[in-house]
Amino acid sequence: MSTAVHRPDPDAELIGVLRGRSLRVTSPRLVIHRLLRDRDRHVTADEVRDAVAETLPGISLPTVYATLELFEELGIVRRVQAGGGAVRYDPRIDTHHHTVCRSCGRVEDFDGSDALQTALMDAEAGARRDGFAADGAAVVLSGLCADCRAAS
Amino acid sequence: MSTAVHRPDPDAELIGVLRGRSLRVTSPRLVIHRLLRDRDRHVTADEVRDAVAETLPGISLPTVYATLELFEELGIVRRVQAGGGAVRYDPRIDTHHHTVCRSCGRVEDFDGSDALQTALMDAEAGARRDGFAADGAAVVLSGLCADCRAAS
DNA sequence: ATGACTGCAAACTCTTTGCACAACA
DNA sequence: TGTTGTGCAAAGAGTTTGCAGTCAT
Repeated sequence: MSTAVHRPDPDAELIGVLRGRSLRVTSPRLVIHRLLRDRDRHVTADEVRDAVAETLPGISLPTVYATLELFEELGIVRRVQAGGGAVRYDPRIDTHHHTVCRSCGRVEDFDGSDALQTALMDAEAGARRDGFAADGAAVVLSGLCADCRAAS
Repeated sequence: MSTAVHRPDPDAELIGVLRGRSLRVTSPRLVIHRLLRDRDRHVTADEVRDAVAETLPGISLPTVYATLELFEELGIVRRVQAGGGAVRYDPRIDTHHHTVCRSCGRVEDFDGSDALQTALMDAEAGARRDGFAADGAAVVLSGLCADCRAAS
């Protein structure tokens, strides 16, 4: 039971990636990384700031943005542009899509069917044939969430 | 040859719709409507303002936004949220999607396959089953446009 | 010690709001 | 004439930038 690595320390994981790129291991990076793992839900920069401020009271929004941008480059989060409000950062890396409520702005995950996935890959291939080097497809369903529909 | 309506006057069309809702026929509405017909391409509010300013020098951005919002309600344009920049207003009402260049922000149309359309409708139906009243599906392919790829 | 990273403040872009005047019906 | 729509100015949300100081290496 000594070299148990069944559930690797997420910090250690991040530290490895940062070291591998000669980037510095700093408190904001560690704390934000933990937050993303704990929430496992797309969050806005503001939400990250508020949540992280409990641990690092001095955290600044520019640092949050810089860190999330870095994490995006590292493949730790994905930017999600859904609806008109703030950009979301999604710790779910696997292929999935989003619903956005036209009324309250709420954004939820939604897993596409295999057929959708195939059709999107075909669409990317088609775009490439036209000279556009597609590297990602995002689907956003808009409408009314259950709560807003009940309230109206 | 008197009652020729083969190519109905777009102004007359808009005027009819406005009258039908007891809305007023004003210069900004007519001129912006014409612009959208002429361009037949998704435009930003800023682009509309610049283009319309040639005809109506005093046009204001709030009026442009108000008019585009009205046109959206009337089903004349569709809001397109693609990439990080400004919202686009698309005079193409029929179902189609968009590519957005990660480098220059350029947005282009792209027609999905029937398979994609079917898969999206299935996705909407699935979301409805989960309580989300989906009424639209938008696909955005991100990547590098031909120009930006050539330049890199 | 050195340079990357942070925090602060300020700027910037896009969009909306409040209010008085103009103009459509 | 009575509103509806417009223009102006200003505010607002979200994000980025510049710079001085701090801290990981």
